[in-house]
Amino acid sequence: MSREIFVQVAVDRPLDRLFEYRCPEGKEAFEGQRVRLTFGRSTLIGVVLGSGKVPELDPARIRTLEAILDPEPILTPPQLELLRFVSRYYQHPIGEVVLNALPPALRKGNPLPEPRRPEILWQTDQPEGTARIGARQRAVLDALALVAVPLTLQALNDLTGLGLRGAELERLQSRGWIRAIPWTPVVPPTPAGPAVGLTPEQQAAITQIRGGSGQRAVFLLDGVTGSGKTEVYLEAAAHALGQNRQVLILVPEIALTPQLVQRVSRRFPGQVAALHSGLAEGERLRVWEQARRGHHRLLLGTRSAVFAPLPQLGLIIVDEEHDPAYKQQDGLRYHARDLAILRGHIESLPVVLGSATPTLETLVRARDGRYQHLHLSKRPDGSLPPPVACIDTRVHHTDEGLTIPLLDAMRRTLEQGRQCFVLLNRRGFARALACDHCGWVADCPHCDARLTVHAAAHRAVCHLCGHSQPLAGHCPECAQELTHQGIGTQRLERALARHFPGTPLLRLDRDSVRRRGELERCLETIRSMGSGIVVGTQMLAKGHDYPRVGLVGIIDVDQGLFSVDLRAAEQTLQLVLQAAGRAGRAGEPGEVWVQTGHPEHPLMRALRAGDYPTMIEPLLHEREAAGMPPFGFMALVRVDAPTPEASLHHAENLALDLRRHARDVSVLGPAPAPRHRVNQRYREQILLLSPLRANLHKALHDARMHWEAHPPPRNLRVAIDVDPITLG
DNA sequence: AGCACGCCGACT
DNA sequence: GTCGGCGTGCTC
Repeated sequence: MSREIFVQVAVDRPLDRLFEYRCPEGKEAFEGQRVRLTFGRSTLIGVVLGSGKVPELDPARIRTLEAILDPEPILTPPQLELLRFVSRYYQHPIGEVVLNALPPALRKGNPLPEPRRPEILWQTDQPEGTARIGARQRAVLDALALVAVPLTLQALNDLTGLGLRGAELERLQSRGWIRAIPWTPVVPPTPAGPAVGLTPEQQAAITQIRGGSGQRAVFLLDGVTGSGKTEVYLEAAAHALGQNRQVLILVPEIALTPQLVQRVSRRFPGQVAALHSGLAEGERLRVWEQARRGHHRLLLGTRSAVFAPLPQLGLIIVDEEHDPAYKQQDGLRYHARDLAILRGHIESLPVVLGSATPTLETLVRARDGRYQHLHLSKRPDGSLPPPVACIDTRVHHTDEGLTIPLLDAMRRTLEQGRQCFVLLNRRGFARALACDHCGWVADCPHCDARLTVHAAAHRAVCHLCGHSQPLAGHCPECAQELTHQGIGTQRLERALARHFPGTPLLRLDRDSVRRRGELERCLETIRSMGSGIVVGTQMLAKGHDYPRVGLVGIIDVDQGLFSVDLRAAEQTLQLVLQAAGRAGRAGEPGEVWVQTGHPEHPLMRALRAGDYPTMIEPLLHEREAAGMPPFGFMALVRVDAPTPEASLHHAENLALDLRRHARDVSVLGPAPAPRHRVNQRYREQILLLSPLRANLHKALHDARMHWEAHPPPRNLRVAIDVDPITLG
């Protein structure tokens, strides 16, 4: 009988350990391969994370794997190292972490797709007799002649944006104007970058980043909107690609950055793929697999792409580093920017963090010299980001959220044929449905939240749990007529339509672009519509270059000024500055107006005063005094239960545990979570702070072990959020 | 988590 | 008499 081989397997269950299995006779499974196995009474997909000659368990109790699914490991050793770290650091079961890093199709056990069939490459000589061909065909020939190397259909489409089909190229071929040549495994050459037009600062940044290739280095690329961060990304990427390395670019949301995708594809035709959750399952699998096989050289993706398999990775870029979308807000609460940095460290490669408004964490590390700080202080066109002006809403009466000075400024901007962006961070029609007579307010039956009025749908909606009910006209208590209080984007849209009849008006928020593809279409409309008004939530502050914005108005920042949340102030500054970055172009300065009832608030003074580093100085002092990040480490433990009593009781026990295990860790709470009741469940939370990451980590780990050894009732949930981004 | 076992209430 | 409620125990 041949020798038995045992392996340790991770499965997609909230059990933070590995399970031992016997390999099928005559076969061997290796680390990073998927396997199919019976687990309890069900059949699951697992990933091999270890192999031992001698089983730890009584061999009689060890089951045999049903099948080994992959012919080779699909996760590389550095990827596995990253995933093991994630499991420990974020206190999350290893199996869930590892399976989470795979595309859904592979998680379900689908086979790896076959290697791509050899593609045809197209090339042109100097064809004769093409003087009278159509513009479309001309564009194809010009593109091929310009590049002077064979291109795939996809590369040609990246380059021309024509959306060509194979048949069209075959027609050109039959006329003898282009030639088809079989696929050769040659990495397409990277076209030379723009030799001119880069500012000295851009040149310096590119040189620095290139100099870091093959080393552990983190760069903060700190530049105002329009200062040309993208060119720096592209040239840094070109260098890595030229060294035959792969490049990973992370973006907060792919749908909001269609222009970045387009520019990257044009610069590196045929080498770029996008990876994000909006892709169909099969497509996502193919992109993942082609990246793993080294076929895709540059991968552009959202948060989860930080786990993508890139065997020859040479550079990671994190665009808009400050964006909270990089932090997963449920389940495995990882921060993709932090993991990008860790991955760069593990694989010894440079990581570039780009932002006009970096987080305090990143800025402090840059100041400490842990990151190299690259500044882009000037826009290539010489324009300056517009200053921020306040409109005091105590002086100027607001009607449906709008003041006369803002309306006047908008009118002037529209007369110049430019666009106005009006930002308001509240979806829906009105903040609340209330009775002026008796004070009754429509509350969510499941949450501690007011219902938001959605006039178009004739419903009152809870933005926490999604509960929705028909819009009542009269107060259930006193039968008086109800009024809509506070402003939402829908109400603002209606008010603006009244003030500016006949002016093109568009709304952009989660309600208006719910379906797939609608956001892209909406962004395209904005860019092509000429003069007009766009009303929206912060989504509007994020999308990239809009060419004609002359004015940005922010209707109400006051929630951000008085929020207890630790990052509220920082995020308010970021929002206003990002929004301000949309306004103005060379020779046509823009305007930014912020309506506030508190123009003397320190944050509002800071906004008017000057540059971002100056603005955040007081915030840094506050954080330092409180021992909060980036000067201390933080974790949040949240307990939720069906009754407030159970929630509090178990949270108190947990806090006792944590205090018992904590050394140099302050354990605050439990306290009711800011939204105590959500979805008919009651939430308590405990905040942990420590100047030493290791101490915080140990307290969490020990308490979790204790907790798992003495499990609470099943209807109770405990979630750990390491490095939380909000306390809510 | 997911699934089975197990022990108590209202149904043909 | 049994169908089914969810408490608790386990998964190599």
